[in-house]
Amino acid sequence: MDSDVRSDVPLGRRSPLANTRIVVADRNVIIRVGLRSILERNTGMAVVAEAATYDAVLDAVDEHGPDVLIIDLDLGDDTTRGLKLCEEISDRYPGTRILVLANKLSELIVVEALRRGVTGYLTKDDVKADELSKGVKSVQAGDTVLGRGVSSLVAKGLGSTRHHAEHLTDRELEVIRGVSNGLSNTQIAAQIFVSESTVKFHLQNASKKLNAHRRAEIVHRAAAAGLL
Amino acid sequence: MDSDVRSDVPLGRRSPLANTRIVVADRNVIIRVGLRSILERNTGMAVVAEAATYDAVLDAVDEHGPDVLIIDLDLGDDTTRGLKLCEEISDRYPGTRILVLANKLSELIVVEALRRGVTGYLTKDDVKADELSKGVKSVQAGDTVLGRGVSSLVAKGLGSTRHHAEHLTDRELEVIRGVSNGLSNTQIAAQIFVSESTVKFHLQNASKKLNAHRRAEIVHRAAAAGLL
DNA sequence: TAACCCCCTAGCCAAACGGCTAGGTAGACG
DNA sequence: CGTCTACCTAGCCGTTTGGCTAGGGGGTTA
Repeated sequence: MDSDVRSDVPLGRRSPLANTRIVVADRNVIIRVGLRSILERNTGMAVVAEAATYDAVLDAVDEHGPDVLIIDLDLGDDTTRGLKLCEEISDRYPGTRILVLANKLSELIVVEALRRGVTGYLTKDDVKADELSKGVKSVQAGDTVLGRGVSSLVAKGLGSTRHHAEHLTDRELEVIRGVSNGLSNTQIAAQIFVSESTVKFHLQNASKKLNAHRRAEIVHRAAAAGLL
Repeated sequence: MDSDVRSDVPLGRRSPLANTRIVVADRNVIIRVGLRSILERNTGMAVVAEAATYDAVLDAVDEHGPDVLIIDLDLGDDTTRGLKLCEEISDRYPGTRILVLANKLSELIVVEALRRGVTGYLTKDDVKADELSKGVKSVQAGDTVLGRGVSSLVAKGLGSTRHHAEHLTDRELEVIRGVSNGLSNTQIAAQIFVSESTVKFHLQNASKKLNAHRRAEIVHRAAAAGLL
């Protein structure tokens, strides 16, 4: 991890002239540099700051008040934190549009993100260089941008589950982590100091939320959603 | 997917003068651009071609005979293919050193890769910009470069399992995929036209190889290794 | 206050799993 | 030729699941 990263960005480079001022948040240097490189081919766009941690994102947005924040929600061990961050930013800085750039497509995350004020969701592997720039512009204009496959997924996600999407509770996640480590219900129960019944209860709930019927499937879906 | 990508690389740019001629292979444009940008800060290094598919890698190496190939083994649905590719390249082009740049750390993959002539293994998220350039130089010099955490893992992997590391067979993977989709043994058996006993047999073997004791754990480990 | 949600617990029963032993075939490699 | 590996099948038995119904307590919000 490269601590906080903002040292990469000389303050003199804040480009108040640019039409589109961007903050890039990703734990990965290569991605950050790549994004900067691609976006700045485009005149009028400037990456005014980079961030590699949740805290750094807040600082950067606070300091630069960018037009667009491009962020990978997964900046630490806890993807949930990325979601909270989006909510906070879209509340406190309504002028900053948020474009999520994810590693993988996860129904859970997409739906949750959109609910928290995110206006775009692209997948790193699926995006072409020009689509990226176009996407940023659209997002800045207030349009919702959804990458290949994302849109259908959202439709499905919002349609299938009435009202609010499935959000796994802390306890449920805790249990699922136990399961993914090959523990039996009894062992998980001992680990988190509850009865076996409770463990089964949480698993049943998680099953319904993830639309799974077996613990192995739960693990698969949770892993695919980046929840482990 | 941006088809084949080599269009990004004007042929005039083949830099026969560079000390280090590099081919970059990654399905992700942003990563490719980022790598190019980081590496070419360094005088003497030139990215002579980019590739986004397994076939394109072969073509590029064949055409440019680079000093170093930087590759993410996961260019398609099948990581195993990346491993085969490494073997082929290190056999046919001994002058080209291979540096693997992986998304995640997987004991299985690391060990297999080293066995197939790879001389470096770094993790995208853990690498700093300068480490990358240094790594490339070391690899070119013939040194083995292992990123944070990789080395200990390799020691463990090579030490713990006598001789050859655990390689899941095709059948085993097939069964595991069924498991990860929440199928019962009976269902998997029906799907691949074998008896339930056989499914159990494959799972038992996979368990031993992955050092897991429950199907949920198998799924977790396989997912973490990028095998799903 | 009622309506929710999250958390916790209990018991039941059929089905599925894990771990084992003990076989068999076909192809590859030396 | 024997040896290896991947693959396939059978049966046994105790344990663990999945799915269900039916409760209670504490917190938040309308």
